[in-house]
Amino acid sequence: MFFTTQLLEWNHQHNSRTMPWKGIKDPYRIWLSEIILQQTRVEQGQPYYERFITTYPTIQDLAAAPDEAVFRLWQGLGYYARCKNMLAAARQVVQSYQGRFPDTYEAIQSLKGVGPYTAAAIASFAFNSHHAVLDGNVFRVLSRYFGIDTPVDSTAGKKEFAALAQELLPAGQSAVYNQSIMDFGASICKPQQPLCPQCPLSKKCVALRQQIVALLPVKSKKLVIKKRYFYYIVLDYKGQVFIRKRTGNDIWQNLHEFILLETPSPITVQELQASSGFKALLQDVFYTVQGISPAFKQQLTHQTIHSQFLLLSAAKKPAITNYMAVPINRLNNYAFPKTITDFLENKSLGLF
DNA sequence: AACCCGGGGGG
DNA sequence: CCCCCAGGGTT
Repeated sequence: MFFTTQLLEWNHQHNSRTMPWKGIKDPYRIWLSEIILQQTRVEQGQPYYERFITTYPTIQDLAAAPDEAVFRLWQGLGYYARCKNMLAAARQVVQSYQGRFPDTYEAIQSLKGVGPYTAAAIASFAFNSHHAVLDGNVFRVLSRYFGIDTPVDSTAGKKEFAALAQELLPAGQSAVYNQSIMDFGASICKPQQPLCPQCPLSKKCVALRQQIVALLPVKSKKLVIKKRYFYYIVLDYKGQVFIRKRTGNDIWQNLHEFILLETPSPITVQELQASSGFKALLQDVFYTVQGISPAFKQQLTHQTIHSQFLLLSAAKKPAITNYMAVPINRLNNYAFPKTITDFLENKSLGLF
């Protein structure tokens, strides 16, 4: 088939994308790289990958690690459910598979945090198993080359593209082919300004012939961005501050935070102190205001979060439930969201 | 099927 | 400001 042969030929001639996990056969390293790279750019994920491999050279090392140490190593990478699931999967492999990474697509996908894409990637890269990968690159390349306008974020689209991708997969070459199509999508058939003039597939590309390259792939869902206002109370008592671990499935699950009050709209510090939530939390606390931080703004994919930190010093030991008192110089043992990390590292505020 | 989850980079 | 990124889990 023209598409497949041209793609493999392009890979043979031009591909020079080098990554530490490329071409290796160790399923642990492949799995780790794939988890880190979910919805994450290669340049952003690579340093994390290297730190994880250095810190946890084997899956046994990772499975035996304390949760908090792993979350701390993951800090800043985002999508923290990945970290939780990664730990669960490592322990799954050690306990249910005697530490030997499963070698079939079905068993691999049964691991926590491993879906269709990641299972196909591991199965093909590590075991040359006949499963086509379907990621953002593949959606883009196939939708353009074959001129398919089915929305890629629909169930019908996923089925259609998955079947096509599998059909194109050459026998016995799944590892190199899967690697090729993703590299090709990342370097030639890019989301913006694709390099059509030098594309080895341009001769038969439907989207190029119809001049709809920039319109593909089609996505149907529209993004709604919420605004949220966080007020963090940094309550200090004799060099210790109160933090807790976020639970549930909301943003920043399993990361830590200071005492938090959230409001639907921005308010002043005076209004905050007068609010019922503030009084309920700090009603029995005798404190003095030590400082007020500037407003921090963080733009996330689906929400904009404005945060402000209010530094309080307690005169007597506060009775705050659900939070733990941690010495300030021990805060670096805990994983925090980017906003709090930025706050803690901003020495110019003179807060600590 | 709809919705949720971070952070960074580029135009 | 927008979009995209080697997606997956929950409801």
